[in-house]
Amino acid sequence: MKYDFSAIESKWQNYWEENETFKASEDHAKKKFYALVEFPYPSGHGMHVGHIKAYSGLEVVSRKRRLEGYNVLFPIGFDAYGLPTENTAIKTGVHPRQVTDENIAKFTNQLKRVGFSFDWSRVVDTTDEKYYKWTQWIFLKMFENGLVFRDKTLVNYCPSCKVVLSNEDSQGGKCDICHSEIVQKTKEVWYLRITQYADKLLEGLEEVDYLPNIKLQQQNWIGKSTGAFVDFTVKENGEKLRIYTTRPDTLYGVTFMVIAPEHPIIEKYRADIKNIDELDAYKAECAKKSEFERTQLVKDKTGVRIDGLTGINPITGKEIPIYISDYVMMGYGTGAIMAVPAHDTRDYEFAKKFGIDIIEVIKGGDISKEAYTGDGEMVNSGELNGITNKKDAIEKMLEILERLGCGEKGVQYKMKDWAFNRQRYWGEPIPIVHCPDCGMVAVPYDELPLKLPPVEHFEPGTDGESPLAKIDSFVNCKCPKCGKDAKRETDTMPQWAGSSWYFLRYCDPHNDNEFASQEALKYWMPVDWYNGGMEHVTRHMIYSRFWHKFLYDLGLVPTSEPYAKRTAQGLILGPDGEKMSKSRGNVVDPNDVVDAYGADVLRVYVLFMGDYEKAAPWSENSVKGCKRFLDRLWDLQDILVDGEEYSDKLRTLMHKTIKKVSEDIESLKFNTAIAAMMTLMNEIYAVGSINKAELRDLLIMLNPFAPHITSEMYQQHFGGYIHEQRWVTYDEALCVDSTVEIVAQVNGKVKCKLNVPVDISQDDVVELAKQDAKVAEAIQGKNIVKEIYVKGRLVNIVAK
RNA sequence: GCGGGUGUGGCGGAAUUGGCAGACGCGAUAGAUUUAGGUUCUAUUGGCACCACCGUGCAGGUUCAAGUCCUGUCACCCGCACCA
Repeated sequence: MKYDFSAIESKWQNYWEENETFKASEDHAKKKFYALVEFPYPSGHGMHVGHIKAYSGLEVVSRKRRLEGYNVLFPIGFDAYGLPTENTAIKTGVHPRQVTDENIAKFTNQLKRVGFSFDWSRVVDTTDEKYYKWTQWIFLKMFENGLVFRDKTLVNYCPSCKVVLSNEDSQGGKCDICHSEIVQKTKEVWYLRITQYADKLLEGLEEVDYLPNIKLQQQNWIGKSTGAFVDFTVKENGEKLRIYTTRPDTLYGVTFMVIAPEHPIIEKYRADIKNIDELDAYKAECAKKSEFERTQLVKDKTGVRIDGLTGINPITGKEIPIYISDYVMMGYGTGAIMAVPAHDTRDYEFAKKFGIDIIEVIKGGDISKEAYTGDGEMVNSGELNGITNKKDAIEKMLEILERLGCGEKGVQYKMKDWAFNRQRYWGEPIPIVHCPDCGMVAVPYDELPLKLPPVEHFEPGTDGESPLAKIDSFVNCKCPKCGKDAKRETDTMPQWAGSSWYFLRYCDPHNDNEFASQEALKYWMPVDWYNGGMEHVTRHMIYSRFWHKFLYDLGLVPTSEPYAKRTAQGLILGPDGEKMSKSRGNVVDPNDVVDAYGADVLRVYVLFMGDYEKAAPWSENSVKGCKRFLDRLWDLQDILVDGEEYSDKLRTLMHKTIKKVSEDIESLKFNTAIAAMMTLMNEIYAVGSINKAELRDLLIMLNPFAPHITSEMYQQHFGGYIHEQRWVTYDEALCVDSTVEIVAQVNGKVKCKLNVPVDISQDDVVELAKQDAKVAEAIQGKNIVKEIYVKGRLVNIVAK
């Protein structure tokens, strides 16, 4: 009988749904396992197969854990705030609420058709007021604790989306959403003081089990550097001009200074600067350059000397010129640097172009040709002369600076504070009221959620203000503190907000009194294993770790880190080997695969197609191979015989396969786990029969990958439910064959293969090898220099 | 530029970490079943002048033995990017 996948798959999907088979238990006495996958953004196009791959990894682990007796929490939800939905609303006039609901329904349907074992009773939706009430609540806690502030700065502004973007959302000078050119604009925006947690975020990495490259990316993102702040004096007015450097040891080699074009000292001493027109012109030119141009055109250094301000090196007392140049950024350090052309490539280029002195202070390079950035003996450096070690030189200089009172040790981070607002409708309203007397006042906790009001038009205002600004009934309110007329903040939170704590809500998703009960958090946290895309390992993960650590400091969560372990899956590329995208037209819809081959085939294929952590192109033909595999599994019923124990012919292979599959699942090597089961099946067909004991265990091994077909076959032949069974075990001793095939080599060249008992001695096996005609021929007339025997592998006879 | 990673058949990819390179799957070839196509089954499938020899991006080296270790080099991918 042919396997009717569509009937059987829907039978089991209905069964699981009706019986809530995968609902996590609230029995906190059981050992728990919390598996987390990144919840999707429900876009209008539905899911593509990449989502399926992303969830299938921990899906397999979760199903295995349940069979191992764990109480598993494997939840799913929707990160539903965001621009695409809002843009759809603008285009079609349909309210984002409705668009979101439709998209969530579509995604839910797709997920259920694949048979994922999510706990559907815990679905969260970040746009649900019962959810965002707590997003706002956490924001207010941060506000209360001084982690929220407003500041006027240059921001990245997308003229097309009419929205301010964070640096992260505007990489390469292009808007992440619509890909238009970003322009710089001055705006007052909201910030979260994430930099206050920079060290904690860095230190926390030591206690978690993330893939090494994920840790590294987070470290680079935080970008901690240690160095020194040094005060240079401006000769003309005595002003202290503070710089940051990681190389205080090179202070004697400073021959000029450079400040960012936006540096405030220029405005302050405008009147004293003789070439102010020239500086203004340069500044205007820089402002015109996009971030992209400014960072891409690295080669050519530009700048203008400030005529009227002269620096004094605090160590040497020497007078040095000060330049403005856009290779110094206002946003990092102090916006001013000391330039040491002999030992910094950028300063070197600048000095060459402007004909500035280059003084060697570290021996080892040829500074007439290029900057020398290596180590060496200090020269021309007063007290530092003779020191050969960079670390010692820095120590010594720090000592001197402190003695002179003109500098101190300093730390800098690349990470900036988190611009935390969007001038948009479809986001969590920021629960703050602006009172003319009291300033910024928090909306009282008992008024949360501050609901997103209904609007007619979703377009942003012409100056980029949120559509909420047009709703008088929302904007006009009373100050919660003094009761006078006040105005509500009309910006909303960025999309990252809702995803910064969703893993906590899953622990207790229907709680109306707290974001989650302490009891539930204590039991479920931390997430034991978090899997998702590489693209989220910096922004999303760092933001959510920050929120979590903040809540930890308030004593509201039980662990300092939210995720004990983090892995990442590779992309699925289109059949053409290119990244899947709607514009390329190479997107594969999981529904099509389920219709044509079944959910089990889709699940097996996405895990079999290659290394789980690497990108691999979709191949329709290979899908068929997986279909064949499952059809052959079904056909095993035709050669099924009775048997309570493994048969002699399959015993070792059964044990080996169980071992392989058990281990491979834990290290995300699903492709080789499936290959091992395919090998087993090939052997079963070669043997010609399978007994019930063997079938039973094969079904259990394969169940996490292909739950529908294995549930059905289990029920038919053994009665009852496979998900109520226990994971299969193996005996290490039985994984070894009693005889093994080993290779006999002469001088490293394979001559023949021998079947020998596993525990044969070296002498015996060498003797056996020598009896072989080819081996004998190869060693004839030669001296045997060495005989090597690697147990169970090979014999190598070295003859000369 | 800096950091990380990857290079293995026609394709996706394996290789107990130094021990038979190419597991498993796709594709291909031949045959069987079929009116035909599809499905299924059987056999073969790294190259070649086929008992030999050559083969893991390229060039060297260490070793009885190298995809794996060392030195140099090239290509591609992903982060970060004038971070002082």
